Amino acid sequence: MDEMGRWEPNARGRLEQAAMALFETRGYDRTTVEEIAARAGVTERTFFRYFADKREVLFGGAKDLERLIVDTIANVPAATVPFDAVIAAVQATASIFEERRGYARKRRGIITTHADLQERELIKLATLASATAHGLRRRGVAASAADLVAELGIAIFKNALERWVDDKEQRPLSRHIQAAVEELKAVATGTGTSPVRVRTASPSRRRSSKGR
Amino acid sequence: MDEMGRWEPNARGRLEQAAMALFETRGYDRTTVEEIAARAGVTERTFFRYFADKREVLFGGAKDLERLIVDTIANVPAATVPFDAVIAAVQATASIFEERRGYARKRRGIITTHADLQERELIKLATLASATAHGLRRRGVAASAADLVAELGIAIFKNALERWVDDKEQRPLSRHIQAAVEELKAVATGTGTSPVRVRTASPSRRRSSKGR
DNA sequence: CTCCTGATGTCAGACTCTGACATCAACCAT
DNA sequence: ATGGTTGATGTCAGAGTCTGACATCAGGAG
Repeated sequence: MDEMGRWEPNARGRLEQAAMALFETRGYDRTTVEEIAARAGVTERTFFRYFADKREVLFGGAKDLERLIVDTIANVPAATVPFDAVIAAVQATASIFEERRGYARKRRGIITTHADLQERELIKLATLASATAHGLRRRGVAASAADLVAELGIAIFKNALERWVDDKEQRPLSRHIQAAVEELKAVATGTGTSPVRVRTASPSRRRSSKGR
Repeated sequence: MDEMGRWEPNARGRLEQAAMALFETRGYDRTTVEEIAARAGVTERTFFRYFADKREVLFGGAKDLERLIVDTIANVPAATVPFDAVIAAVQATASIFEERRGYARKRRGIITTHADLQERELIKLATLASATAHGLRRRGVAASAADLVAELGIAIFKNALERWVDDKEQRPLSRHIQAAVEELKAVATGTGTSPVRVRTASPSRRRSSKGR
């Protein structure tokens, strides 16, 4: 019909699926690129034409995420405070994840068990932070503040995502983001969280200062 | 004599120095492990006995950093708020860097030009965050809050370190940390930084939608 | 029909990293 | 000292990742 090339279409997608499937069963490091390629019906060389390295096959979605974040920041009302702009961007990504909680969990399971993949995940997040900061600067936010707020956004994002995939009640991601934002505000102003203290201060007497 | 083994002592140190020197001149990816090992007077195999992989040779100091942070958090006054405990830990590391600004810059130059190394740097920082959060929890801070505050600490750390190595006036790192802390507080409460706005409010008219 | 293009395949090879086994000086116990 | 043990290193073979160069071949353009 339309896009019938000489080969099966969507080689990239097939590679991604093959990789996920194999990583799940054999584990990441006991899966060779050759195996992934074979399962997708191509050669190893072709794998490396679509993905810069073995890890990248799990991070195809990052591009979309970045676009969404940048767009959101660019279009937030002009009077918005930087922090809120970043939160808006984080919230904007929520729906992308919301739809695929199962996939997100599966993927996260693979990533958390392999340091290599965690590294890649972290740099993807750093890239998002960088794009966020850049977006803020383009709107007149001072460079140092932009960097810092962007980092904050990522911290919230990570934190909320973590809670969300583990949440047995399956509350929506947006709610977890909101919770993280509030906790951060409380914690940064010092108002919110109780003082650091020894857990039980011993069983018997423990009269005076019990906290704050 | 005293510690005369069969070979030159301090192979690890020699490998680290050889690596730094070669990375500086040839660049990280055009330097092979074999070259590093040869310059240090050992074999490639020995390199991999000291370092898990090629990148690790630049991150030997991370262990000390972690110890220092964990100790600081463990010994902070009981009435300290979590956020301040983390800041104290970050400040505690300042002296380590302060003494070797030159080395820090050199090393940072190498790292920032190679994605591989940035990934490793990020995961080291994440490890520090994790250790920090753990220390906080041992003192009775709720898990979610501990994670978030630790993450904040890392954000501040990164931000301050960045400003410090670039600071032409060479003001002390501790001062940059303090500045980052204050900026973060301001930004998180919304009080501090001016609203996001177009840099100059435009030359002429261009009022409503300026394009999605 | 011919040329060009794009997605693949084929091949060779550099480089990273690991497992298995060999060496040999220093140290220790007898 | 004699001999056994230990620990840091060397040697070797090989799997796996990733790259460059070149070959193929269907489909589209002219």
